[in-house]
Amino acid sequence: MRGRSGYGSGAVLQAGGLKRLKKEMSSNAWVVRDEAGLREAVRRLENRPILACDLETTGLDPHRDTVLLVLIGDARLQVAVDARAFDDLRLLKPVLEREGLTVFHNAQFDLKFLKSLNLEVSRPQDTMVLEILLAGGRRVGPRTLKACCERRVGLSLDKAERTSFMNYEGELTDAQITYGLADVLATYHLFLEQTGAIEDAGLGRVARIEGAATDPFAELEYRGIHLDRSSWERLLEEARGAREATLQALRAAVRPVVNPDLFGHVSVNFDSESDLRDLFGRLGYEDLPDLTKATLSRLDHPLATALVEYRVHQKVLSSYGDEFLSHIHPVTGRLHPRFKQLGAATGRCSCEGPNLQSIQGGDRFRGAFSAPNGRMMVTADYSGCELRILAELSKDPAFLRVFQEGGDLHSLVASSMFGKQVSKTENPDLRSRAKAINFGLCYGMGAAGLARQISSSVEEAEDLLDRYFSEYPKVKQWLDMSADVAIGRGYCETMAGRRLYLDDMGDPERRQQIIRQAKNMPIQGTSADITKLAMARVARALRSRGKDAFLVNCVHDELVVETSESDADEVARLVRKEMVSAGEVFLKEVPTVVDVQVARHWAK
DNA sequence: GAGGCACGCGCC
DNA sequence: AAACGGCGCGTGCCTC
Repeated sequence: MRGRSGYGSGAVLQAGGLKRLKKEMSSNAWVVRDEAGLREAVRRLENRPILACDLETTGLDPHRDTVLLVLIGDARLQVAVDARAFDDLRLLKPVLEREGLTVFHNAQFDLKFLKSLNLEVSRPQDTMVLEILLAGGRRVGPRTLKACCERRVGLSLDKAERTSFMNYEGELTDAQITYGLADVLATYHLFLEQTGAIEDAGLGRVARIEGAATDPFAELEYRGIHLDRSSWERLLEEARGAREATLQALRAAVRPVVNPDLFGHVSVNFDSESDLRDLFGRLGYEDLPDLTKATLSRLDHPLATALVEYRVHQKVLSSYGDEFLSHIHPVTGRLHPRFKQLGAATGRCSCEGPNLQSIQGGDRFRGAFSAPNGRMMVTADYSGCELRILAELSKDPAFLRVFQEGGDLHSLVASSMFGKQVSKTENPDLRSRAKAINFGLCYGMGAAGLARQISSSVEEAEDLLDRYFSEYPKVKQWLDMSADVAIGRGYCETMAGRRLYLDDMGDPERRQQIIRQAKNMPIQGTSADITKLAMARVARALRSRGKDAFLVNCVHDELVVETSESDADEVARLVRKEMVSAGEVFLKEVPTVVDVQVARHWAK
């Protein structure tokens, strides 16, 4: 084979690194620059059970930057494919689509670039994700490949060469290839170390779920979502007008206590907490606990009223203004936020740049996320997901019955608590109280929190909780047991076995916080287990049926899929079916209900 | 000028 | 008497 190389200089593998790696690399590294070489490499790699893979690219953007090197191998053989020497890399398909695992560090990055080359990976695994799973919320240090290898393999990597790839156009140097191959070997050995630890911690099941969800997350980022810029800008214009009007009201409200400047203007920064505290002080409100909407609403003063309204518009303008629109990609014309697969310690993903998980509800803003011409959006969400999980976990017979009966959950709970007919129209106050408890319980709420939430006295709130728990005693038992067990063993876990290790107890306040986390995490985290499994199943189903459809957003218990118009109804059925099946993997005694909408826009 | 904090608030 | 879980992001304000 051509391109045999002897990279044994040790420039990359520092003292203290594994001599084994150095030896492996010096004798088994191959550079592939032509079709014959690639065919031979593929022949030798396509049956390997575990391969590590790493890409070197000219930058971070798969829609603008290019792949320089595809490096792939295991302890016995490593191949460096000079990507620019090939018109396309379809010859690699048998390797990437083989039965075995293909391991990356930060797989989303590499998978996106592989997508830009029309390559898919059948069974990716991600050592960065596994490292976060193993950490289970503990602060064990950075998750870079270098840091993970130092912690787990006792191997030290020199990352100095990394920046050389940025905007690189010349012939690849030996140093660059050696660097890439060292990363592949490091990833491979890191994965082997992690595998044992994953089994020891009972994390195998959740690791498989995460592995299956990795490509859907990469797809989500790569495809992006379309935003109708002109209708978005209309919303901003409305907000600008409304903010100006409320500013007039604000200035009028403070005029009695503020000296206008030389030009008769009132110069107060209504975004400044200290300015506002000063103003409220002059108006006789000295010791406000905070300046939140809830506190201001109780004041019944023109300044407070106007401030609450001002903030509504200011929030829109600051959240969705120029910075937001600057994220529209110049090449694709779409938003490509980053989805951090394990962004939250509970197992949820998070989203940034911009955050598509905090777009205001309702059609006003979400309606601007439209499908391009000839396409449709399917919006699907799990109905009452966390409460169903609480029912399943607690096995409370009455609570289970509420879900098995179907109908409006909060009304049913309110009816059984208060012994009265309750619906969205009959006794709606009782319904909203039941609703506050339902949600609050998932957060480990106590009587004080409930009292605050529904603006009642603490006694009243205690009474409500007593009623609730006498109706659903095993719910309380489970919540208390969950906290006790978690504190006893130092971690809590989801139904899939995902773990969150709890800090050592500090002061009583901190202890209470940990107890609330221990009650909440199994619920929130199991919801994440379900949604990630659903993402994997939905993506697989869409692909296997050859649908021109893909995920464009994930909002914790909600998936949004863009599809060709002609397939919309079939895709909607498919999305529902796969989401329900994912839910039923965990929810055995409670039905899984998924609401699906088909529209031109992101719905709800 | 960058970085970190507190605050407030959008979502689930 | 009693401060409900998980995020990202904009603003002001402080420090270096």
